[in-house]
Amino acid sequence: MTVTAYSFTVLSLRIASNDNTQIAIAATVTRWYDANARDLAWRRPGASPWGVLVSEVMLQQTQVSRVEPAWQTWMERWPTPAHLAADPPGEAIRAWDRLGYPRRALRLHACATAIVERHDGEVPDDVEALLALPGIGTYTARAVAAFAFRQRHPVVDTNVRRVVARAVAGEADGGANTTPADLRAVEVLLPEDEEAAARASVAFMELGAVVCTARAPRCEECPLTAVCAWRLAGSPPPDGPARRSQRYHGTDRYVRGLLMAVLRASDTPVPAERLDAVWPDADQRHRALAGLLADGLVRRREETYALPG
DNA sequence: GACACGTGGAT
DNA sequence: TATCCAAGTGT
Repeated sequence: MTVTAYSFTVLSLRIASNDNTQIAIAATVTRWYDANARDLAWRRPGASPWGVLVSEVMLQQTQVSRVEPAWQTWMERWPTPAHLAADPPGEAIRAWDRLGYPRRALRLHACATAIVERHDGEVPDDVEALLALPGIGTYTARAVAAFAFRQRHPVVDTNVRRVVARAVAGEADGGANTTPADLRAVEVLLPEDEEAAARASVAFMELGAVVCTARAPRCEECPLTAVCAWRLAGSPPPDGPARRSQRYHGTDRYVRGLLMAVLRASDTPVPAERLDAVWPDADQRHRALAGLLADGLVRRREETYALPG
């Protein structure tokens, strides 16, 4: 049998996880979380697995402050997957309002439908089944399994990548996407006990969200300040290439947003001319509309357009 | 693996 | 005002 570099890495991580400092990290952050956690509706004891799932989808690339009211409204209207599945997908898109990335709303509706069809209306409690649902990827599947069902899984989002990159690896930032190595690196930090691991997972995320932030970390408030490898190395700046800055104004995404806003606001199909009025560049407008049609976010009927019924 | 995909809070 | 970037997923 060949001993690969990968198995060396895993072995050294296993050894590292037995190190006192490594073990102390989860306990320390969890203790900090117990004293400092924000009171978010989807974290309360009464929150259902469906509520947790909805919150995780809404939180994808979207700030907590914008999600809170949207989640409340959504859960009152569609308290279970069956409630959502019973309404047309266009209603989910309309209710999504300005949360952004409306494909998430369409997929959440498809997700509810799949839960009703494949799981008797109950959110599944295993990562494999969750991963098979529309709009549920590496992060969200594990987040739901951990936070709704109190299981032990590495829950790795941008916050956790950053916290671990800094505290453990001594780097300024985590990668742009979660890799299998990231999952492994976080997994070895988790306590063996399932409930304790689930609590450590929220705690890591919370620390990254409110203290170990991307722009101006509040290291004075950080429970890991004494052991943080990045801090101990003098907080070196990021070394890799700077990520490309994303423009929005005037992009296809922007035009898609303009078109969707018109369609959301209308209870009746919208004539093509009304859409023509939102943006002067006809080429770009057509490209945006074609994309929306291809994505299933918009339906055409003759010369009118509407959200999918 | 890079890229597309919305919208707005924070600085 | 401009720029960063926010609990990612799917292609």
